[in-house]
Parts: sequence; C-alpha cells; structure tokens
Amino acid sequence: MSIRLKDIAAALGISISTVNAALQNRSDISKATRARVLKKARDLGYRPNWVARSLVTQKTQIIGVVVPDLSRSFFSQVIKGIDMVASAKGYHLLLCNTDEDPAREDEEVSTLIGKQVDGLIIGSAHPAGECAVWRRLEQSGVPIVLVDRWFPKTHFVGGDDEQIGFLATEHLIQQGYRRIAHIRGPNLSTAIGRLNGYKKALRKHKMPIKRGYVREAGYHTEAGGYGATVDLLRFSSPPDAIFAASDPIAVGALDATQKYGLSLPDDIGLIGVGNMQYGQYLTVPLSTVDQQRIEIGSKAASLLIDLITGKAKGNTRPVLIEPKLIVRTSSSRRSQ
Amino acid sequence: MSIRLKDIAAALGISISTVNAALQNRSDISKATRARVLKKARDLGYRPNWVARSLVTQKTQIIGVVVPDLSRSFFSQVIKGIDMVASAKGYHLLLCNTDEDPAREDEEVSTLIGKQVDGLIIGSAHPAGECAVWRRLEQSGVPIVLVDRWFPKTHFVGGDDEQIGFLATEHLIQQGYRRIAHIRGPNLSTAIGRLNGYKKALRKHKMPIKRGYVREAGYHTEAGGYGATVDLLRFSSPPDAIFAASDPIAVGALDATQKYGLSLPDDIGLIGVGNMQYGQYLTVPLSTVDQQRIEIGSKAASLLIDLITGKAKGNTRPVLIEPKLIVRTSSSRRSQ
DNA sequence: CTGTTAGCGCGTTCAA
DNA sequence: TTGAACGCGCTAACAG
Repeated sequence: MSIRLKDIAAALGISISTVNAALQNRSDISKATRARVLKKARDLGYRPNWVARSLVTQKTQIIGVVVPDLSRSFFSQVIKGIDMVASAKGYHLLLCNTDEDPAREDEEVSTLIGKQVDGLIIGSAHPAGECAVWRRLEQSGVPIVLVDRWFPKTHFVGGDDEQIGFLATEHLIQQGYRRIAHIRGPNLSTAIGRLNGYKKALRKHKMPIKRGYVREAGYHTEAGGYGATVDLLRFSSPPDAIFAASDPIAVGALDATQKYGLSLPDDIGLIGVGNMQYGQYLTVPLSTVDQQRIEIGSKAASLLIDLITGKAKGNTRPVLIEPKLIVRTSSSRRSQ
Repeated sequence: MSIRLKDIAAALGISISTVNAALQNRSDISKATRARVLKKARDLGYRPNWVARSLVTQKTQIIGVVVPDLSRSFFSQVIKGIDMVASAKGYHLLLCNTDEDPAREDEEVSTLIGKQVDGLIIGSAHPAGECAVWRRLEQSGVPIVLVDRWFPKTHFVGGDDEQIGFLATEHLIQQGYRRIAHIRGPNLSTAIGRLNGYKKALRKHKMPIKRGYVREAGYHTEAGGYGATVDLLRFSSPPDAIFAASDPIAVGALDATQKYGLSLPDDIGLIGVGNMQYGQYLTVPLSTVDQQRIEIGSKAASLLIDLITGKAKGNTRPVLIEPKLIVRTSSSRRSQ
C-alpha cells in the first residue's frame, strides 16, 4: 500500500541501504545519487515507516500521557503545555484516560510501556501515600514524571499546594475576615497541601483552627461545594469567609451563599483555586489562585525529555510551580 | 531491558512459537504447557512489544487525533468522547495540536500516517471549501473521519449547524424579539451553517435579513463578541436580541450589554452555542444550544473503527448530531 | 501438539 | 561511494 525504501531502490536500480543513507543525509553519499533519491522519494510520496524504525532504534518518539479526566479543564491545559514542548522536540502524545480509577491507571501504564513509549507523564489516580506502584515501575527503565499529584521519591512537577492554601487564606485574613472556613478536596496530595497552607496561615496569625470549619467535597463538582457551604452556614457561629479548594467548589459555594441571601464580599468572602475560564463573569467575579497549568505541563515535558535523552539525572527533586493570587470581587471587602 | 518471548522460551526450554501460541490462547496447545508459559510470563513480567507486533500485523491499534486546539473545551470534550469508545475497543489515541494552522495540520497528518495509525479523526484547520487535501489523503488508504468542520465527500460527524442556527433564532422570535442580530464565527462550515440557520428562521417568519445585523468575530474570544456587540448597539436602530455563534462570543456580548446599562432579557435577548460549563452561574444565566460534544466524539470513533475493521463501507453520508436548546434567563423575556 | 522457517521495514555493521 | 547481510521482536505458514 505505502511506499518503502525497497520501492524507491527498485525504481532507481540501486540498493536499499544506499537509499537509506541518502535520505539520512549521510556524508558518504554522492550529491548526484542523493538528489536522485530525494526526488524519487518525493515523487513516490515516500513516508518513513516509524514502526519499523522504532523496532530497530528502540525509540518511538512517543510520550505516554495518563490522566484521570481528559475533559477537565485542568488536565486539558496541562496537556496543552506538554504538547507545546513535546511537539517542538519531535515527540507525539499517546493519551490515556483513567476516570480516577487506580486499577485502570496501572493497566494503562503497563500497556503504554508495551507500546514502547519513550517516557510517561502521569497525573495519578492513586490515593496519597500509595507509593509502592512507582517503585515497581522503576524496573521498566521508562522515565516517568508525575504531574499535579505528588508522591515521594518520584520526578514531579506541579503546583505548590501549600503555598496555594497559604496565599488564599492569608489574603482573606488581610481583607479582614476572621472566621475562615475551608472546603477541602479528597485524599490527594493537592488537597492535603492546600489544607496545610490554610492551617499555616491561621497559625501565623494566631487564629484558631476549628475542626468544624474544614469540610470535604469532591474537587470538580459544584454540588459538593454547595452542600458543604450549606452545612457551614447552618453552624451556630458560621464563617465569614470560605477558602474553597477549587473553583468548581467555589461556584457551588457562591450559589449557596446567594440562595441564603448573603451578599459577597460583605457578608461573606470567597476564594477558589484554578482560575477557571470566565471566573470574572460569574454573578460575583470570583477571586482565585492560578496554578499556572500550561507551565506545569511544559515543565513536565521538558524534564521528561531531559530524562529520556539523558540530559537530566535520576535525582528526584520536586518541581513546584509558583501560584499567582488573583483578586476579584468575591473576596474584596470594601469595609474592613 | 524488558522480557521477550525468547526469554521465556529459553527459561522453559521450549520454542518461541510455542510460547507465542500459548499466550495467544490458541486451541492447538496443551493445557499443561499453556499453564507453564502463562505462569512464567507473569513471573518474569512479560509485556508484549507492540512495535514488533505492529510491524507484522500492520495494525497499531492507534487512532490519530488532530485538532486545532487541545485546551479548548469543545475539543477536549470531543476527545473524551472519542476516548470513551476507542479505549473500550482497545485503541489508543495519538494526539496532535495544529494551532489552527492548515500547513501544520497537513504535516502532522503525514507524520501520523508514517506512524502507521490505523485511522484518523481530524478537526480541520483548513478553511471551508479547501477540499483538495482530502482527495490526496485517500490514496494512503488510512480511514479518516472529520469532526466538527465539514468538507464535501468526506466521512463526517458533527453538530447540525444549520439546525443550531435555526433553533436559536426561532427561539428568540418566539420570545417576541423582532430585531435579531447575529455575531458569526470565521470562515468555517460551522459558522456558515449557523448563519444559514439564522437566515432560514428569519425567512420563515418573513422577517428582513439586514446586512448590518450580521457581524463577525473569532469563535473563542469574548473580546470579539464584546467589540461586535458594541458596534451593534451603536446602530441607529440597534437589535433587540443577539444570536451569538458561540458561548465565548455570548459572554463578551453579555459584558458589553451590561456596560451599556441594558438589562437582559428585557432590553435585549441573548443566546449562544456550546453549553459552556457554569453558563448558568454567569451574571445573567446564559441561554445556549448544546452541540452534544461527547456524542460527536463517540460517534466519530465508532464510525472510524467500523471503517478500520471493514464493518462500514466507503459511502460518505455526514452524521449530524441533533442539537438541544437550553433556555435560561438571558433569552426569557417576561413581557411579550 | 510443537518446532522450524520466513518475513514485516528499517538501521547498521562490514566488504567490495 | 555503494551493496550484501544481519537483526530488532513478533506472527504466521507449514512440517514434523
């Protein structure tokens, strides 16, 4: 069906390896034959067969990317960042969606290694602390960079979650809020880090950390944020501000506070994480912390490619991307 | 580095092809040896090398996916739909981003074919009418399904854009709006189809189609929507409703109308396309037309896999997905 | 039932 | 400067 080296060799009456040498621009081939080969190759529409090439070179120029949910804006932007540097360096992306299922993740990683990817970038669905998986994978020899969710002794690129939590909480304190609640995410390093940052800021200002002021919700459902907020508002001493671990949670919180007749930012302050698109066009423009998603992706790809090409060594210092605070109406108290 | 058939054959003192037959669950192998092979394979951590397998089977179980922008929510959801059916049928996705550049698209498609993908799904960056490209690709023998943006004589899955335009405009008319403007997208089949639907609805109700009431903006920038709306509002007889070709355009329009002190839906009506996330939480909840993105992706993948496996024939009837009208505040006029 | 043989398309020796 | 020969890891035909 498609043109092979053999075909263009036959058409020219020369050998396959000469054609090959010519196409590789090797110096030990005469200008004349190179020109003939190049022309014939173009005429015939020759396209190198990468499967065959990969079999001998042991390189596919393919990076496996495994994420919990392709369609979530966080991951789709991280992937964009990955692709920006990967495609520039001649790599393609082989994609897998795990639906937040650790078992499926392990399976997919295994088949990707079977597909001979040169390296892997993984946003893991494993709960924080489940570290044995990564030890097993080391033997395969395929370099792996984790993104977003951190595990010990791995190559990692992601947001500085403790800093995210600290920035957000500190900001609320500066705005004069005093009873600050936190709606946290599930048991992943990201949620844990943000929670720690929240506590750190409260401690710094000698404010009490009330147990009841920390509630949990899924990361990407506004319904969870809504429910948690309703719970918080029913307290005998309800909070005067909420640090939501994600923008979707914050949107749910926003909805709940408004249904309760509270007005932001005066009755209650609110800040999320993620800098979602159109956050400034919500009923109340939403303050948030930007994780720098594209940068997370591009840094991860750079690191991985350095690992693949041997430019980076095996030491596993985590790369933490500095978050940016984005202040909008929802947390900008007019009266201190 | 990794285990081959040869290694497990050697470890068991049998031949490679016996091992192979056992692993393939072929019926002409004794239960005993199959069991021994399976056990040894598991112990050694054998993973089939897909590159080698693909070279002989001429199948990679990989679908190439080429889109203008990975991070746009439209495409990331279409990709999710593709992945849902592809992964269920044992295919992986090889991703390419073209940044809306037709030249880059052609290049990427060519290298993907070189990578021996079993089929391609393309959201093309070529302007409507540039059809020669697809003719050239037919020779490669690799099945191709286009998504979102239609071209003649190709396999296609996408929204029914004329129906989208018709639904939106008809809805505005039903709500009592009489001077309906349209902010259209760029020169792609989607924008053209929506424009045609808009005109069709106006004609049906014997309403005039004013040239000045149709303005163009980029699909995915609210800035374009903002500018176009400002232009419309400055008219001597400004419109009393706007059909925006996309939700981002509609968000820009919403912003502009509010800066002009107009209140929706009474002073002016507004509807977009895309059913963006959190559209109901905008300052005015946004009416929109849902294109059914996931379904576009999954239908495209089904069709492509049928083409690959020979279950579908070469006839190229376009598959149009029925849009759904979603009515929210921005177009719900209280007083007729 | 099992082993032998021959390729898939390409890159890389080494001779000529 | 060019060509012949071998092997990457696997599948598939055929022989025993």
